[in-house]
Amino acid sequence: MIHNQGVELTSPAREDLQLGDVLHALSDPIRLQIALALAESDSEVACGEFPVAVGKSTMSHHFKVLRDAGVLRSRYEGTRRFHALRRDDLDARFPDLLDTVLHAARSTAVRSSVKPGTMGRRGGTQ
Amino acid sequence: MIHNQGVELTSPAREDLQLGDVLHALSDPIRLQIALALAESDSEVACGEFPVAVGKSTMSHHFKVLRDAGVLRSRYEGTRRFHALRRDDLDARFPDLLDTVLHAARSTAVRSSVKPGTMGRRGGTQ
DNA sequence: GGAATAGTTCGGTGATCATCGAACGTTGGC
DNA sequence: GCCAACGTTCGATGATCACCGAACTATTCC
Repeated sequence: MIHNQGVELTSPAREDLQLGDVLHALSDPIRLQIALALAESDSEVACGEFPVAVGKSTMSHHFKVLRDAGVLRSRYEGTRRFHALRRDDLDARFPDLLDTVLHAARSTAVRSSVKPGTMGRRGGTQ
Repeated sequence: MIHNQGVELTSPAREDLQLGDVLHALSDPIRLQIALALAESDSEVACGEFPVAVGKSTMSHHFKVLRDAGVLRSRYEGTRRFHALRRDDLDARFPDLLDTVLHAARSTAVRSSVKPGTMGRRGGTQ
């Protein structure tokens, strides 16, 4: 009966955000789409609300990578987990970076045809 | 006695540049420094002119990654190889991305203490 | 209390990555 | 022609990565 309610998962402090980590986190098509969705919704989104063709554990992994890089912040609410972009911190440390990347992602078709089971890394089918 | 003189190495066409590939290419500290040095010099730079603590073959690999991602263009000149940022193409396809990333790289200390022999991936020692 | 729900953690797999040293290919100078 | 200089390619190594399914944890609902 431990209460995690409202607990914020640990993320690097604003001044510890590493450019390389952020770029790496956003270089994966699935994670880029997550960041995109988070930016679109302009509010918190739960894990399961991403219609992505990968397993739960893989999604959990991607959220962890994004959280560890400082791209997003996660929060428990009941049995669900809500995620939100760390806009403020990212903008403070890397001005315009997030907007620029998201804009580039929006304007260029992100062909990510990720086939489950047979890897879906950078490049993929095309 | 094949003449490579002036031959441009193949790189993806402007419209084929992939955001994920570019972000991945720039997420490595060494490659980020290369891009930075290229931007600083504002002209072409030869391979051997980067005071980086990795072997020749590793440098060759990093240049290949950057070239394959479309970040830079390489050219033979005698026994040397000159590299230049593909500013025009990058700016056309991903407006402001390069400048934003480079600015972020400049303003945040890039602790990359790459120890030769014992890998120097993202994160590294600190 | 018990079942259903939402995610995490764990163990494992195959692919990719950064790195090295050695061998190789081009080019320029002697 | 020969050799030094510059960089690529090759083969190998150990780390990291994306992915899965199964087991586990916490919470809500009945």
